[in-house]
Parts: sequence; structure tokens; C-alpha cells
Amino acid sequence: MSASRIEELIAALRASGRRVTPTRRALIEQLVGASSHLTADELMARVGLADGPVHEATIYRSLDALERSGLIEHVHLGHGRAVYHLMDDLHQHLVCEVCGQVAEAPAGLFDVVQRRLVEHHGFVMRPYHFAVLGRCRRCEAAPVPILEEEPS
Amino acid sequence: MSASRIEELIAALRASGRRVTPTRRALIEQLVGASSHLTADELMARVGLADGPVHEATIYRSLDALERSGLIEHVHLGHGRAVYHLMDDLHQHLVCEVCGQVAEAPAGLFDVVQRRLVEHHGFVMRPYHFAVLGRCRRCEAAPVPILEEEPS
DNA sequence: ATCTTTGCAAACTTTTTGCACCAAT
DNA sequence: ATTGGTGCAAAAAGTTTGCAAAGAT
Repeated sequence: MSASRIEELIAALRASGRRVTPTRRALIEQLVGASSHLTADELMARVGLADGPVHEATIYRSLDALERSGLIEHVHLGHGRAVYHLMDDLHQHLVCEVCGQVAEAPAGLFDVVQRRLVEHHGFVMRPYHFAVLGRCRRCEAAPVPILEEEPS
Repeated sequence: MSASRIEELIAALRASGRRVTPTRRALIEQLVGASSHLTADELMARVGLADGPVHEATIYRSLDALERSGLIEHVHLGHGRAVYHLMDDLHQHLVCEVCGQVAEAPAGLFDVVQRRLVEHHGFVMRPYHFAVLGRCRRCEAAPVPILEEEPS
């Protein structure tokens, strides 16, 4: 069950020298319980619904604290808001620029590239901060999209 | 020389059904002449210096026009402003999260990943819209950075 | 008791939009 | 003469900050 996972994360937060507050606990709970990735304002809404309203500044500062403690990470799926997810749930995001759908790909997707970059450029890639953009199967097959709007 | 390249781009712009204006011409000239990638406000400054001030809204709308015509593309190197470059100058950007330095990697870097994504996920990757984040050789070698600020 | 965290309001950065005027075709 | 582009001002979107009050250790 996820209760122990939540407690582990809380313990890690405390171990990192930061304080455990209701907002931080609620954010962790939401992120553990979430089926998909959530934006800061989605998290604010859910936390507010569960435990009463929390100010946006607090949400951002708490997310920052969780991120600095190594518990979570934010990812940019395209233009607009970032999404947050737990660090131990590493994977790549495939964002369709036509329909906006987000799929997940295994974390090892970039292993080959990572090795090449270290060897040729001395560059240690951290592959999770940005999404992979492109077109999903359906949109690639479709004749031509009507919209000109890109979600990227 | 780059004069003919500029004229080619102007011709392509016209061919795409859009009008050729002093601002658009100036933007193309700056992008052709630029040694590195430029942000919208850097472009505004340079264009303004050369041909007199142009409003920011016009810069953004003109860049959008050039992008929709397929002449240029914008890339996100991290948090903050996007940078613009010519479409025919495709390559990947390696951004060091510690020192902020931007290096370039060959366009084919992701070929293997691209093939894998098509085969396994039916996903056609467009690999240029986001930078590759990580640590450059120097910062990776350094004991530990003093700053906590990430340019990402 | 101390030092973090929160709430509030306000600022900030980057980009976008509505509208009237101007200019490229 | 059309239609698309520009300037202006103002707003939008997303996130950050200063400060005093509240809360975790």
C-alpha cells in the first residue's frame, strides 16, 4: 500500500533537515496518489480540497523544498506549466504536439545517447527535465491536423 | 557569403504567402549573422540598433511568422527565455545546469532513440525543441558547486 | 526558544491580445 | 484597394519575493 511509501518520503524530508508541515505532507500524499503528473495549480486545488486552502506561494515554496530534498522533480511537457512527480518514478514523457497527449517511455530510453555524450563531449546528461516532443501514432497517421495551435 | 542566404530566406518567406517587412528582414539578417542563439529581447535590441526601435509585440509576432513559415525554430535551453535559430542549422544543445554554458552536439545524436520510439511506441520524435540538460566536463569534475541556483 | 514556514499582497518575467493605424502586395 | 503587419497599451500566464505572523523542532 502507499501509506508506507508516504511515510518513507516524510522521513526523507525530515532527514534532509527540513520541517514536516501539513502542506508538505499533503503534497506528498497527492503525488503518491496521483495517477498522472500534476501541475502546481492542480496540486493546489487537490490539497485545498483535502485539507483546506493553501496559498499558491506556499505551494511553490513547498514544491521547491521537496525538490531540493530530492523527493520530487518537475518536468516541462511543453509550453506552460511544469508538472511534478516523485523522483523514484523516473521515466520519459512523450508529448504529442498535435493532440497534447502524454505517454510514458521507459527511463532507459536515452542510455545510448547518455553514453555517447559522456564519451564524445564529457557531458553528463540528466534526461528527465524536458519531455520528448513529437507526434503520436494517431496524429502522425492523420492526414493533416486542422488546428495550427501547438501545445508545445 | 551570407547575403544570398538572406535572400533565399526572404524568398522562402514570401513564397509562404507572408509579407516581407523591414522587421522580418532585419530579424533574418540578425539570425543569419548571429554566432550563437538569440532570445527575443536580444533580437529586439539588435534589430533596434540597426534599423530603429521595434516594439516587442512586433518582434514576437514576426518571430512567430518566421517560425510558421518554417524558416526558424525556437528552443528552450532551460527556464526562462527561449532562443531562436535558423531551421537549416539543426543541432542539439547541451546545457550545463551548473555553469549555464551551452555547447552544441550533432543533429544525429538522437537517431537511435528516434528509431526506437517509432518502432516501440509509434511515436515520431522531433528532437530539437528542448535542450539536453546535464553537467559539462568541467562542472562534473568540480568537487561540488557553491551555488544552489540552477539555470534550468 | 529558535529558526522555518506560511499567508498575503505585490512584483516579476516572458509572452500575448485588442484595436486603430499603416504599409506590402 | 485589399489584406496583413505594426505600435501602443494593457493583460495574461506562471512564478517569485518581502515582510510579519504562525508553527515545527
